[in-house]
Order: sequence, then structure tokens, then C-alpha cells
Amino acid sequence: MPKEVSNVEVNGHVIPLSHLDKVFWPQEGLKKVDLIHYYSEAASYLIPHLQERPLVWTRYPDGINSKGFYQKNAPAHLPDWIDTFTYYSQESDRDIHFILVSGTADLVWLANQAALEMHPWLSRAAAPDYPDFVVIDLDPSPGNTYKQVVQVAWTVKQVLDELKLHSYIKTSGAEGLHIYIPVQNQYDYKQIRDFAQSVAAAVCHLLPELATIERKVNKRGSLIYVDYLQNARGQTLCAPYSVRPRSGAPVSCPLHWEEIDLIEPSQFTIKTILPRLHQYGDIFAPVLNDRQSLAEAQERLGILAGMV
DNA sequence: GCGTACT
DNA sequence: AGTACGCAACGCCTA
DNA sequence: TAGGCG
Repeated sequence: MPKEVSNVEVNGHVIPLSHLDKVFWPQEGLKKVDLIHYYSEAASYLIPHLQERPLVWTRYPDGINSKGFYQKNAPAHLPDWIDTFTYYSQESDRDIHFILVSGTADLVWLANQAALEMHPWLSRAAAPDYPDFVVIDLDPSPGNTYKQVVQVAWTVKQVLDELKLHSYIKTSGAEGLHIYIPVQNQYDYKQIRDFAQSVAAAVCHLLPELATIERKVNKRGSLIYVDYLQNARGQTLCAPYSVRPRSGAPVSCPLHWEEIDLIEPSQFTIKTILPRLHQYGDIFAPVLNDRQSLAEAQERLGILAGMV
């Protein structure tokens, strides 16, 4: 394929676009240009969820059936108008320069780098040790149906309702569902994780035939994994509206709770989600400002745990 | 996807 | 000039 | 402390 480069100007930044006709999703014939177009159109909905958060991204320069890779350190050729956040990694004794997405141009540049998945931290660069949400990741085992995942999700909601906490749900973009509980950013990762563990354990106690917090795959059987361990610094969950490297080009799609019974996760793709977005707007926006206290819930969970 | 480091 | 390579470790839990 | 996990 000849390398043809065309320039596009976004918010005053000239971005060279290359390999636009390269096929990224062979089954559907979706090309790199479709990816760039999607992120460009979804930018205003996605950016609030990426803003100020150190970003881990995955890239698939030769399409989803070829080898992809994670990236967190900004490459040397990063344009100088994209912000970074320097974080010292004790393990590898070096600084990591995380990208901080702040505008549409950033996303277009990333898409041209063949970035598919956007994995923002749960905490912001200004307070890296204090997450803004608790997350619960419902991860089905092979053989689980979407309906079963939905049943577990409703039980998570029931537990959180009893704790008087608002929760928000989205598809993972694959088979699972992600539940977010936005909190005041005054709890550290350990507190957040302990809380998530209590919720996950309560759910598994209510649904012993369907859900587990067992992390070892071979001991999980055919139960749905209620993963609370993503509540740790540097751990990542794909952002709302992030593309996934799977056939069909699905995206992680925020839902109204009542919708989870009515949809199939695979119906939300880079080709189908935009009209929904334009019609309903970002229904995940409350996750960014519904800052809840965990004090009462922690107390009630403590009592609950004592009873079990 | 692209810059760098080898041959 | 062509090609190979890197591009992510990290935190957590269990044994 | 090593190994598995995501």
C-alpha cells in the first residue's frame, strides 16, 4: 500500500494522516479512516472522561487480527501541543510521560497512530492517589450468557441501592459490563478497593451459582468474575466510548439501567453509536460530578459483613 | 505507525 | 536501502 | 517469594 499522507487541520493543529485505506477490521471492511472519523465525531463526548487522566492506550497498526501493543510512555515524536504528565516509576527507575488528552486534535492524532483503546486512570494527574470512582467489572467466563451478566449487574445495583449510592453502567465493548460509583476524591486506592471488595463479596453471596470473586481462571469455573481489583493505581478500564479491538468494531457504551435488559452489547459500534450519542448526549456525564461520600455505606457494609 | 538501530 | 525492533509494566492476591 | 491475573 503506498503511503499517502494528507493533512487535516483540527483546532489550529495540522495533523498528518497516513494509510487511511488500510483495513483494520477485515470482516466488516472497516478502515483506518473509519476509526479516525469515529474518534473525531465522538471526541466531545469522550474527552471529558479522558481529560486530566494519565492515559494508557493500545495500538493495532496492522488491524485487529495482527499484533497490537500497549503504550503508556509518550513517543519521541509526540507533537508539542499534546500535554503529558510525568510520573516516576519506582520499579523501572524512570519517568513515564503519560499523555493527557485535552482536545479533539489529540484524539485525531492518537487515532492516526492506530490507537484503538483508551484506558484512563481512575484518578486525575492532580491527585494521582485519589480515584474519582469505584469500579466493578463484570467479566463473564466462556459459556456465560449476556443475560446472566445482566442478572449479576442488577444484583450489584440492588446492593448499591441499599447503600444509598448512585451507580452508572456501561458495556465493556466486549461481553461484560462496567459499573461506576463516583465518589468524592478523598479516598485512596486501598479504601476504594476494600469497599469494592465488600460490594463484590455481597453480590457473590447473593448469587453463589452465578458470580465469584475468585481470580484464578481455572478455579472460576463457569461463573461470572466480579472484578474489584481494577481499583488500583495504574490499573486501567477502557473508557466510555472507547473502541475495542474485536470484530464488528464495538465500543464501550454507557446505558440507562433499564436498557441493560433490552440491548446486546455488540449493537454499539463505531458505525452505529453516533446517532445515539447525538440524540441522548453523554449519559455517563454524571460519573464526573456526582461525588458521593462512602462514609455511611462503609459503615453499613461493615455491619453487613459482620452478619454473613 | 513510526523512529531508530542494525546490516 | 532494506529490515528488525520497541512500543507495559503494576499492583494485587494466593500458595 | 514466585506465579497468576487483568
